[in-house]
Amino acid sequence: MKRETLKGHLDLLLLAVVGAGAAHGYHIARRLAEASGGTLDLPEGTLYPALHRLESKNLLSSSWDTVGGRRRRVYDLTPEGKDALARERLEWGSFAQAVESVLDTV
Amino acid sequence: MKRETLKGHLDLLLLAVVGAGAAHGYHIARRLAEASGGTLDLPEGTLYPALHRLESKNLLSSSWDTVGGRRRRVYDLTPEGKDALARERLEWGSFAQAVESVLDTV
DNA sequence: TCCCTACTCCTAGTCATACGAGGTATCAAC
DNA sequence: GTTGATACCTCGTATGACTAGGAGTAGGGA
Repeated sequence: MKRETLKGHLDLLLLAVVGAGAAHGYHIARRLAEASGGTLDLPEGTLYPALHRLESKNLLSSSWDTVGGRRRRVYDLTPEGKDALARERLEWGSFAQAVESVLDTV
Repeated sequence: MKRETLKGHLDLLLLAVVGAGAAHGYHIARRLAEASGGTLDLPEGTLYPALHRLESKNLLSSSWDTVGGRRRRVYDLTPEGKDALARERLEWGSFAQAVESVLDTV
């Protein structure tokens, strides 16, 4: 996939995954890869800064957890995050439809 | 629309519009706005640099035209542009489907 | 014992590119 | 003579995905 393809759509994906249930970073990445049939395989340098950004925007909240000696940061949606997810879904819908229309029409 | 939404997908749209018939910049923008029901309304600071970029990558070719005293630069697809368009269509398809899968699955 | 794989997190710097703001010029219509 | 549509351009900025590095835990195989 091209370098810029994901830009502007990553937040939607992360919010959607976390919206389906609290999860830690590594787990989010695997859920995403799985749900997309391997197409969406995020490098860590993409994943973690994005999660931090969403937390600093108050769309996600996090807490540390330790399982089997390993530390994890578990993320969950805030109420604002839920709203943002709904908005982003709508935006994606209209964008995707606009692109499809162009591809069909022209 | 968010500032970054279009990133990585603009080339596809421009190639698709020109692929349907040679056109000059202003006309491309209007075809795009029309075909997308107004969703895709490119500012000129987006449109023209993108067209120049595509030409410098040899995906578009251009020639000057004068109609009613006004100069226009008319763009057409090169053979490489046709190939790129086909590739970009496929990429869009798999990306869009991956996103939809994530939104549906999770 | 050592190593490799899987797990789990982090950050500094780079690069590509959409966009805002500003500029130029023609023509028709009011 | 001013406005609005047509038609093009470029410079600078901001954003954000990614590369490349680093850190540590745990388990299994050689």
